[in-house]
Amino acid sequence: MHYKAPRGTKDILPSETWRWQAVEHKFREVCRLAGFGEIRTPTFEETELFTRSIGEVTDVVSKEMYSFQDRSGRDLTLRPEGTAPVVRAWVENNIGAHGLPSKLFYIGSMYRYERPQAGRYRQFDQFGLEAIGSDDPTLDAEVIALTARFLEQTGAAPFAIRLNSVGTVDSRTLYVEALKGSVEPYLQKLCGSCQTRYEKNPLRMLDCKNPECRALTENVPRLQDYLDEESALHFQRVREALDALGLSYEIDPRLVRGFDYYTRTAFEFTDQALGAQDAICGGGRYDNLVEEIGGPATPAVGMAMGVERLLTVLDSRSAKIGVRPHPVVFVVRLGEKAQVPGLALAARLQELGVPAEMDYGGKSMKAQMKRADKSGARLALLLGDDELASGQVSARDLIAQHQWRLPLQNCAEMIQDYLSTSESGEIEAA
RNA sequence: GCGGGUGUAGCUCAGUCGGUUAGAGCGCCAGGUUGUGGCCCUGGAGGCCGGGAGUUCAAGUCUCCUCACUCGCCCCA
Repeated sequence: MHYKAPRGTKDILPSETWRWQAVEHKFREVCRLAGFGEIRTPTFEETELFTRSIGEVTDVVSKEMYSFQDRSGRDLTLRPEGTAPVVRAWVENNIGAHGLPSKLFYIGSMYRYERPQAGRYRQFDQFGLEAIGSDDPTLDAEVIALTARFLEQTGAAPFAIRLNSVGTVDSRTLYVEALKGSVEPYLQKLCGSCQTRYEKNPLRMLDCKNPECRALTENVPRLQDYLDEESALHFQRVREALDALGLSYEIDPRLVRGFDYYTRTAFEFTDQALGAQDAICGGGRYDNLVEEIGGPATPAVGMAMGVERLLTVLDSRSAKIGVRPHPVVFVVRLGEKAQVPGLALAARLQELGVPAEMDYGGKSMKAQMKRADKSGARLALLLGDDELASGQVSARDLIAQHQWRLPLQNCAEMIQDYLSTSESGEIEAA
């Protein structure tokens, strides 16, 4: 075998695409009910859109982007995340003119050059929500509640919601100074990555999993104490809204998000089934991003969910979502003369909306019946010399195990009738 | 980018101290009555033993390199 799917990518085969379709369908439905409209943006964007919005020093920008020049020398990048492109499209198309906030959702593949691992791929898929144009805390709560509802309806529950506020840029700057000052005396005792974080991204020291670092940072100043009054009040309002909705969550003062553009509300939905990559989705507010990208100062809040991770969780729950496609009727053709009439019969059934299949290559009846059985079809329609001579078709209910004859003439219509009037439950009982 | 583990049939895996034609279960195909599925029985197809180099009379087996997968670190969905 010479060619393989590139590292970190994979084929999604018919045996599982139906599950993808099912969760996509459910996500669209939940979004529709809440007034979110689908937006589809290009797979690649100008590189600068991402370097500016996500932050130059973040891992994603500094070492994970699929960047290239096109034949005209334009610097382009396969999108590593969905928010910046949506905001760009929002500004470019003046979507806000239709009234604020603009409530948008997207479904699409993202690309990051990372070491593949459980729940982490170089091409992966996200469902995302973006609500642009309001800083109303109930909007934050709605985004979180919508996400929770979607996860519940797909069967992903139970999951944990972690919540925090990272404040405004100003309050965060103050806090980072205080944090660094507090940590400085025992900087040498921290793990190697925390020493790097101290320089590059001090907030992430709070999120370190190393127990020793945890202990050392135990009594460090709390971000919440440095929140400006407005952010603190906003955070409280978000919590009150979530409480009123009956959503349980856990305040995690150490929760920090990886992209620079986040402000105030930050949240994550996690599940233990995912191992090290335990976040199903993450999100929060990004009140400065629209302006940074060149639009008017506009607050916004959003969420992004990893579809592969969601499916992993659903697997671990044995969640029942969607139905694996299978024929309802299987046409068994016996002999040369039955080939075309059998094809026509299957075609007629398909036209009527009845999933119908056949076997090919003139196999034995036994082989065809086996295939019919395995296909999950409920009915087998037998068409051979006898039937052609008498103008009749033999129908066999593979579940109820009874067989009868019906005229070939309007066979498809009668079968459709039979299927709609007899519930499968009754058949199984009979 | 850094560490550990694993690569044998479509799938899940055996394969002894290095030794002759590389195995099982499931799946697939065909048969066991001539036109009737599930259970059972018989037979068959299907392997560059991930790839490359080396050691050896001899490598699926030992060594090195490489690629992929996998678990973790970093980070993130």
